[in-house]
Amino acid sequence: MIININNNMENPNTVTIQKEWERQLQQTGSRLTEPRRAILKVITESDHPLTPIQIYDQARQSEPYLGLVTVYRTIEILENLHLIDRIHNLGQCQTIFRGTSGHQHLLTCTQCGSSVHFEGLLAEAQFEEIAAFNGYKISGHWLQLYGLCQQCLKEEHEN
Amino acid sequence: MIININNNMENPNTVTIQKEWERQLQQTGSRLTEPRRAILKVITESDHPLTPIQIYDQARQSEPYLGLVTVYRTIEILENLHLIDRIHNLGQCQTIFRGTSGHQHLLTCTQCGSSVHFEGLLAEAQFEEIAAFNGYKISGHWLQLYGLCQQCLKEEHEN
DNA sequence: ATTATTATTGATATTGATTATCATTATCAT
DNA sequence: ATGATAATGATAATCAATATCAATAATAAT
Ligand SMILES: [Mn+2]
Ligand SMILES: [Mn+2]
Ligand SMILES: [Zn+2]
Ligand SMILES: [Zn+2]
Repeated sequence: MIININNNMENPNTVTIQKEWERQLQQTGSRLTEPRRAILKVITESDHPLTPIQIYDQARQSEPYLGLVTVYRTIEILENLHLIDRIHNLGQCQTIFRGTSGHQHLLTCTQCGSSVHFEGLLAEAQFEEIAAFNGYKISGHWLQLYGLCQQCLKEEHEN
Repeated sequence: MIININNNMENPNTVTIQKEWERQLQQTGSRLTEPRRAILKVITESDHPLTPIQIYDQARQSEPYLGLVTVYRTIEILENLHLIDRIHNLGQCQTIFRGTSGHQHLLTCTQCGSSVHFEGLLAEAQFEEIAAFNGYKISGHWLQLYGLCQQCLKEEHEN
């Protein structure tokens, strides 16, 4: 089953989400400030991923003296609380690996970085279905698996 | 079926891969230079994803006067030829989106950026299997779907 | 309510990666 | 060999992200 969990800007309980985030901030020892409220508002009300600069520009409309540094600091806190995700954009990030012919994905060791390509994923068909269910026409996907390679598993076992 | 397509450093046809890349460079109008050969050698022989700086440092061992700019330019060419992939590292890239509770993935519109979370992917179980087949113990994965949202599909149709 | 403690803020400076510029050099078709 | 020009690398510029620190604001204690 495929479930759509999205809450978008028109959703009336957006305000509840912000209040919930504020509660979590306080409960974990962070102080509740106007700059932070402005940042939370922007993030909780957006239905797109935003760059720190975009968050900064939007939040300054209600909090003109906001500093960009505060945006970075707030993002870090929200990430530690698992309230936000960091999204990868196509064409960003700069780690280069030789490709293979055809359509493949990568399995990478988080310890030593060694990587292998694989293909033959059965899920590809389901991607279409998920997109269609949400009204999207799919054009591509991004998949990477992370883990420990045989070598690193062995070394970990020895210690 | 899951097929491992990896060619690593010990693989004797690594040299063939570099020759093949050189052939493609020439065939598409690029000149074959010593700095480029040194860069190709590093990338084709590596079994990890490398940053531009890492490629630069390794390639300077055989090509001491190599400039970092040339590394960036060569990467761009190789990317256009689809000979390399740009790999995302965990914790890099800075586009922020509110998360949801639980384990979900994101479907994003490449036109307007609007995004929805989904869960219930059937493939998750297969990830373990793929990793095990390659001798890896999986610890996580990264999946994003890209496409056009309903709104952008409609607008595209109108033009 | 007042005060004390200290987390938070934002101005400023710094770092570090990526891109732009341009005179010099090397490749390759002729 | 020669010439046209693609490619190179030194240098400078840009831009995001991080570090520093005195001033400020939020919270707990009184
Ligand atoms: Mn795929
Ligand atoms: Mn998943
Ligand atoms: Zn490893
Ligand atoms: Zn759209």
